[in-house]
Amino acid sequence: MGKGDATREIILDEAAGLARQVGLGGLTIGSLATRTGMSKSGLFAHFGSKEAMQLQVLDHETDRFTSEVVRPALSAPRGEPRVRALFEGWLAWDSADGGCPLVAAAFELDDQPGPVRDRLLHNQRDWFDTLATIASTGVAEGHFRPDTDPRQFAQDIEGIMLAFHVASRLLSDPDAAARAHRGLDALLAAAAAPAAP
Amino acid sequence: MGKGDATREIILDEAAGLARQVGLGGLTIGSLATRTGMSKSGLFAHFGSKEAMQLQVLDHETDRFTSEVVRPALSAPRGEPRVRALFEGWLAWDSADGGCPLVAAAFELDDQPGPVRDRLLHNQRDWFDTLATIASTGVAEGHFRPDTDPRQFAQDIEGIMLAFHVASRLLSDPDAAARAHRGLDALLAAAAAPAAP
DNA sequence: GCTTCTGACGAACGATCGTGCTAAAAAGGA
DNA sequence: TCCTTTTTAGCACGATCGTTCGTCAGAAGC
Repeated sequence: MGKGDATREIILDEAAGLARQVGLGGLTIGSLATRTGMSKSGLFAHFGSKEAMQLQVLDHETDRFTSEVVRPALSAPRGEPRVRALFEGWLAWDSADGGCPLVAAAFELDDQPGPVRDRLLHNQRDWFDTLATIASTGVAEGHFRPDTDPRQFAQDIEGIMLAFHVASRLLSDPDAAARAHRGLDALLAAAAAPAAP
Repeated sequence: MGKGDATREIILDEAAGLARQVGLGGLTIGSLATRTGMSKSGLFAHFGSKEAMQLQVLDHETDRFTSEVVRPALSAPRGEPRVRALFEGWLAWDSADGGCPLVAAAFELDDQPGPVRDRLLHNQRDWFDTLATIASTGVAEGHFRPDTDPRQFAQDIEGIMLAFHVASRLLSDPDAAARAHRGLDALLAAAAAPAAP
């Protein structure tokens, strides 16, 4: 990794932190340059355009999300434990400062067509598929009833996560996490295969 | 209502439409002036500052939300029918172009301190209370089990709404609404009071 | 040693940002 | 109708936006 790649990584880290506060659209070359102690033009040269920078920030955060949340969860035992691991990982991830940047981007870009939205859409589809796949793994393991709809499960669990996000981050509700856990328990209980007698 | 108030109403309508696309922070006096066919300074004079304008846009949309979603639902019979009415009303409201602007604002401002966030926080607390109140009304009516936690119910139902928002608006999933309905059914079934024998 | 390439900088560009100030136009009550 | 108040436009301001360009120190290759 050359010097260029190293500083670009630093820039992306800083950019992600800034984007978590002001959104991807609120990212500014000038403020980012000040933050990193670089000149505007020196920083700009790394990307060539603001849009290219936004795309790289998006990819950067998606990679981080994959390695910090998704991959660890996939090393948990298949079925219900894996669902719980993913859920816990996500809660921790969203509780870090600024919250999940991808969630913020999803609500920011839902009505702004363009390459950035396209990229995010692709990532979010992958995420939704991951949720559904983990759910259907639970069925295959015999943890969940055979008629469980994986995509229904995916949308339900995502709802619990999103409600936690707003309850904890905006409303500062100290019970948000407890309720999220209770929501997940209810979801798992409803999907649970009847105990073999 | 004098002429000033009338045009200010027009401006706020237009501003809300724009904010649904680009967010409250993305609102711009210049673009708003172009949209309404006014001069920048003429438009600006109605508000005195950009922040004051954002606050009025927020109030404007909150009022609209109250009269288009909350109030109609409150005229439905108490208990479960009222929950369903509120839910249906919200789904329709969020399916209009741009989606629910308050949801977008909630995710945009969760990390941006200031008067605008404070106002939004206040509104969102009211909304959460409304959800909880309607839930506890269901308990009082005997539709829901006595041990139903109204605030748990509120966070759960909000999760279903938020998951619908992203599934339908970003992912363009045609099954989003159907899953939201199934999610609500499951929630209501879990809370339902056991039928009197 | 000299050359070449890379990474960063400073200055400047036109455009647009939010915000004043002043004057004209419009509205409304007498 | 006249007069006052309200509403709008015009113009200008400093700041900042994204972007381009020429330059230059230092690392790398020969």
